[in-house]
Amino acid sequence: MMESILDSLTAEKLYPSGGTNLLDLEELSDGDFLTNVPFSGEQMDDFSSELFNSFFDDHILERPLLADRPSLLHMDMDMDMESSPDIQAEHSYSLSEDSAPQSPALSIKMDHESEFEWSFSQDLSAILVKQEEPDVGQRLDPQPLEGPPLILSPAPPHRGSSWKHTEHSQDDVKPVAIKDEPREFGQYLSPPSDDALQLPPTPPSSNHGDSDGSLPPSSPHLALPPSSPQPQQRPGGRASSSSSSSSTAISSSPLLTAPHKLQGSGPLMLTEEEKRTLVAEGYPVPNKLPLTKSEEKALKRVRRKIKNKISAQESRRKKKEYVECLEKKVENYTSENSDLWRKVENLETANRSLLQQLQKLQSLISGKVVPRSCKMASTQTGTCLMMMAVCFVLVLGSFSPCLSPLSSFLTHTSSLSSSSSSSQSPSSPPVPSADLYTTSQVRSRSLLFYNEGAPLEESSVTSEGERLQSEARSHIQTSRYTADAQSNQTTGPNSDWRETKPEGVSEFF
DNA sequence: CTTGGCTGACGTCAGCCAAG
DNA sequence: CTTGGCTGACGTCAGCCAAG
Repeated sequence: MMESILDSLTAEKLYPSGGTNLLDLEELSDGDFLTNVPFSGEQMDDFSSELFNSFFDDHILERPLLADRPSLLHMDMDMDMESSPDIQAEHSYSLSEDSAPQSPALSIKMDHESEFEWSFSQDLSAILVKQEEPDVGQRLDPQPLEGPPLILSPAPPHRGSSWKHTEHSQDDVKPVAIKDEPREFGQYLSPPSDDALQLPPTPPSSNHGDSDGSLPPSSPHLALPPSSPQPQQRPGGRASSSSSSSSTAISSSPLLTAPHKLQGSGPLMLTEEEKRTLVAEGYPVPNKLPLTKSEEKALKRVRRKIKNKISAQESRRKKKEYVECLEKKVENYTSENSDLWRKVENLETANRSLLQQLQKLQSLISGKVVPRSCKMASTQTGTCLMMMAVCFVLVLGSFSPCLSPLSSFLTHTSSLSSSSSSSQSPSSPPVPSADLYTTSQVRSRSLLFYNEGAPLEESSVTSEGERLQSEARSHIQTSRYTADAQSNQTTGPNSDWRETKPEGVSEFF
């Protein structure tokens, strides 16, 4: 696993594709693939930084970048796009694709502040939550104190189920999870806002100087220990799934009372959760609004606890999403890495075949040199023999006048041949013609051919071979992009070289 | 069947941090 | 300064699963 991850990371570095390019690479032709690499570098930086930022930093800063790279949507980042920026800024696990669970938490905030409308518009999950909220409100019924357990029980079971759903199939299930959770969260917020469960604001109580609300005034016995276990058991609603359904129907009170409803005077309507927690902690449940100091402290403590519970749930959810997102990325990068490796292998194969062809061509070229030399040798010997014969005839002719016409003819022909080969001596006397023949003409012909041919040929072979190799490299580089068409490549370059090589060789002749 | 390990989820606490 | 959100750490519980 680690290796794959590392591979993916390396691949990412090697072929920085950026979120945008990830998918594009797949579509790119091989040529495009490599050519795009340089460009992707910048994107890569942005992307990587963005990635990390998205995970750990405020998203607000990242948004512009995201906007620039729409393709990121295809990636996990799409979540980020969807998720509300502001909220995410607060969360360390901003990745959260959908803020389904977030939405609930947000909804809580919404009660107190109208700021939160922002992100929801774009967030489907939020929409879902909103839709569900009405349900919550409907459910909201000021229930008896015993109701609280019911409240909690429903929530916990929902959570459990919802979480699991989200894990298995995020996209499809998330809504479900949202639905369940919204109930809980919606309870916190929606009710307070809509339902006037709470009474008018109450001034802070001044009676009790309870130093620490930590100690339950009324029933210290319950104290903290009991509180903690009980909550768990409620959440244990997990266990009490049965109760959850019934309880949900029965109890639908919000988890937290609106702050403003805790002020002023009059009857105090606490949420079932608050009441239940107060009882669990051993605190008395206040009914009237002017709260005593101890009551206020206890209520504060309880409320803080409840909020913390919600926050913890949210935090866990985000963390889970974050991890899932990372896993997704790892998976994507792994697949991308494998694809890249496949391409590399193809390119290497193509390169190998091209080199082989180059070697073949080189061998062919060097092979040509040998036959020529042989030819030249044979022609040279023939020429020599002919020269000897001519000399012999000339010598004989000088001694026998009857043969003079023949000798003159021979000299004439020789002069003609010499003149044809070398225009320098168009009119050369018969005798000197022999010198010409022996020295300049014949030798020049053969030697010229040989010297220019063989030596130059060899040198040309080496230099040309190097040149061709370099050309081949460049050619490979330029053509490597079409790795898939390696077969075509292998044949293509071949023909090219065959065409070019003769030209190069002909230059020397 | 029981038992024990593992895992996921939860609630709580404490601490950090930013906003007011 | 206080307040409240967020999160890591801790302990707990429930469910699953393999081993006996």
